[in-house]
Amino acid sequence: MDRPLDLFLKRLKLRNSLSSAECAALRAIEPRLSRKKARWDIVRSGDHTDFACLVAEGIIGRSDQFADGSRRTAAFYIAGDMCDLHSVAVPVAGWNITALTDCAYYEVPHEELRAVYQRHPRLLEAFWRDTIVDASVLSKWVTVMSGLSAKQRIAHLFCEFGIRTAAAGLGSSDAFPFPLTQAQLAELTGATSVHVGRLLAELRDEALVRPGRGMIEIADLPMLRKIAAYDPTYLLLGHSAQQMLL
Amino acid sequence: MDRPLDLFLKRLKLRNSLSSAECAALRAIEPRLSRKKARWDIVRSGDHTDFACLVAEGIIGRSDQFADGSRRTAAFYIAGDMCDLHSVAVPVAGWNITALTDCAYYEVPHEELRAVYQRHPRLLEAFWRDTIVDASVLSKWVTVMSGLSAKQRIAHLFCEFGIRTAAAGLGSSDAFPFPLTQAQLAELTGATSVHVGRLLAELRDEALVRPGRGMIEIADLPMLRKIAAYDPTYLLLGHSAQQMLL
DNA sequence: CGGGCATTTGAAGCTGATCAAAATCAGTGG
DNA sequence: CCACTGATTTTGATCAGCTTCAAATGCCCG
Repeated sequence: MDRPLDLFLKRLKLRNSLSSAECAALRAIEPRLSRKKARWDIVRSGDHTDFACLVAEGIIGRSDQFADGSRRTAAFYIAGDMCDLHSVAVPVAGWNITALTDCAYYEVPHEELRAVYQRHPRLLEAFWRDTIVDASVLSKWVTVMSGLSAKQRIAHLFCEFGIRTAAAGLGSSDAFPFPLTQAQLAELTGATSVHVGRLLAELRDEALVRPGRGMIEIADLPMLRKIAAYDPTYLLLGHSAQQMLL
Repeated sequence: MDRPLDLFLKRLKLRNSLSSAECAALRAIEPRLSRKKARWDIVRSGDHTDFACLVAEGIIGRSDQFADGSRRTAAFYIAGDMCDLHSVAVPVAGWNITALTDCAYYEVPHEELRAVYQRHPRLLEAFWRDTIVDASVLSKWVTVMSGLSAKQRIAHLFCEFGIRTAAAGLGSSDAFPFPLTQAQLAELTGATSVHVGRLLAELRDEALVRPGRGMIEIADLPMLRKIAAYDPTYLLLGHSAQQMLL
């Protein structure tokens, strides 16, 4: 039977081998489901929370607001991602958790997660490892932002989005739902929405990408990877998982 | 008496309260000290390591190399930082660990760290929390790279460098050793060395910063923070620590 | 003193930002 | 089913920030 934490469990299993007792402990958690409209701030920088957000549907972002009011999104999270797992260990947010699209998420109480890993220490290691993956992705994006052109950054995002969607079992790495607007894509890639629009048109004209109706189809994935200088090592997927998804 | 892991312990104590048994267990570790010249790659992307690097002297960076050979540095680490702590949980590196200056570091065996946290589970939480701080800093830098001008990025780096140096007890937030060349500053801030040179000159002419002889003095810290839109929340320092350092 | 880095300066050219407006689309209610 | 509304995408023109290439100057160390 389907349980709320199944998708998260699936994500953990990509990088951890878990015993059936450990799985059962996680699956036993029964968190509250919450829904929010696009643009809603689920957690604001400075907030003190007592639950972590497990994305169930839609896309959630980790965003930062500067003094001048402009928003930049540092990371995105799709179904199965616990976008907030670190809040268990550091309950004061240093950023905003924002619904990028209409979305549904579970509010998983810190208390329950702590109880689970106190009984099963290997789950604490698994949580740590999950944070490490998050950090690795962020690290990659620092260098992507600082070293690649806007076109390459967009291409890089598409490559990553595809693989992560595929890993979550929600699409394949060359055709996946993509419900973000150009303005949000701009926030994620550090460009203006106008410029993103132009570059998307270029990618379309070059027959690399076929966007449409909340979907992206990658027409020429090898070429797209090449122009993005894409190397998926940073996702820290096991060798076997990587084989399947590329 | 001074022990190799004392500086790291000091860092952990900024955000964790540790029992004397926990401290003693960490202090008992006797790692090998290693020295490297500037530009040396200590760990290369793809390497499988069995130790973590604790910086003792100098500056170590986490860097990424693109297909075209250009290097970008995603993060820097100073004395007391375990730049590699995550390698305990994920021993395959997804990036390079590079000596930015001549440096000394301890090679702390994963085995010993694991033994320590298996006996003292709260240390595992402390390690997790350390990774979370790392991720938080990386997250901030994604938005800094994507949203701020080159001048603001340099200012941001100086602000962070000062606070972190002060927190490690190696200087104050407005005057600290800064042994990086303009080319390395460029790699860290996502600009060319030429442009960094010009912007440094601007900052000097505006009497915001006084650089010299491997040192930085911040002449007008409030103003520098203002132009960088600097908000130190992301360093996840406790309220008390923050008071002392700002 | 001389050689290798690092910094400074100059000029030209691109990338991407900004501002403004038109065209397209999605959803709503009449 | 159409007309209306607000959001999103597309197009155009101008301009600033930054890169690139090149060369000159300054600095440290052997």
